Amino acid sequence: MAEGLSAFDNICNRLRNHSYKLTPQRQTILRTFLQHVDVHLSAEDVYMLVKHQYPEIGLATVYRTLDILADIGVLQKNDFGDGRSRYEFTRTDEHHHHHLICLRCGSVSEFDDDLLESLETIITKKTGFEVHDHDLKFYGHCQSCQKELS
Amino acid sequence: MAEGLSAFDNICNRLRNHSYKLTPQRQTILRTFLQHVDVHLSAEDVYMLVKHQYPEIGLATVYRTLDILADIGVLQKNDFGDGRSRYEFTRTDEHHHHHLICLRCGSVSEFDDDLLESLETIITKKTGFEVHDHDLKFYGHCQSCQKELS
DNA sequence: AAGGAATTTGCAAACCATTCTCATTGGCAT
DNA sequence: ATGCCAATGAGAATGGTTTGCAAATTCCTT
Ligand SMILES: [Mn+2]
Ligand SMILES: [Mn+2]
Ligand SMILES: [Zn+2]
Ligand SMILES: [Zn+2]
Repeated sequence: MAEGLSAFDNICNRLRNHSYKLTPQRQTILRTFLQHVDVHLSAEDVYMLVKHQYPEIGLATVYRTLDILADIGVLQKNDFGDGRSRYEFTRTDEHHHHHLICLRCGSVSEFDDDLLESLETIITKKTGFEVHDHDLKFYGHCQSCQKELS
Repeated sequence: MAEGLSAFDNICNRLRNHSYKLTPQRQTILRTFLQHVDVHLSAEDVYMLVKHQYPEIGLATVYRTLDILADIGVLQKNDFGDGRSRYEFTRTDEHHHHHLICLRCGSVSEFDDDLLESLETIITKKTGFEVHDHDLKFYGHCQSCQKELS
């Protein structure tokens, strides 16, 4: 990561390095994510947010851009089981975080933990399956729902 | 689990206890799963299999039955990211198993491990989120794909 | 055994997030 | 500035899943 480069510029370079053109649509979508860390945005969410700054944008372009940004590792694509994919900015620090999904209100919170790196090694040794990545979700009730249910 | 009761009869009782009617369609679907442990069947898979024994069955009925059986805990519904839900018989014996999904050929294998029960407790203590269940998937390359890629 | 209310079924149409088609626009290397 | 080709926007298409509805069936009550 070069000095004096904003996260924005850094990712723009990354796009160029992958020979993707730097269109205003892509820049706007990128800026939107930089303004929304810690949120899990759906394509529709992004579309709405971007439309304020760029009313002519098409939903298909949003989908295409999210795809690209996930492909080059800028975004992480999640499936929380609500029928749509949700994207978040990839954390710069490297260890994984897991998601806690409330079965009642659908809220998603996070939990940091890198315990699973060792489990990956165990699996590869035991089964021969070469693990590249993992995805861990917990389902249950968030604190506020616990209160309302009691 | 009462003596002398087959797994089939046992589940039929479970359906009755939840005041679901015991239709021949549901019985046929259930028998199909009892003949296909260790497989992850999609609704379409089940539809095809059941159609041999029960040609008049409708796809919607399959979906509705899978929903019910998952609801009463007989089946486990999985999402392996291939755009359709996949169901498997809920293991009667022990704990959770995790899925190893090959990014190249899409094959799904399994890994038994109950390490995560303790992690659930840790999460509840640390965050207050009341964990009921979890879902852990590993992505990578299966052994045969590793060979073909080298 | 028969009656009847409530479920369940099969079919087709609807749903809905995502992808695709294609004519037009625009980024960027030269 | 020029030209090639990727990228865009609009709308149509896709495909797994759900839903509306009339007819059939389960199963509880007599
Ligand atoms: Mn997250
Ligand atoms: Mn399994
Ligand atoms: Zn909640
Ligand atoms: Zn494979």
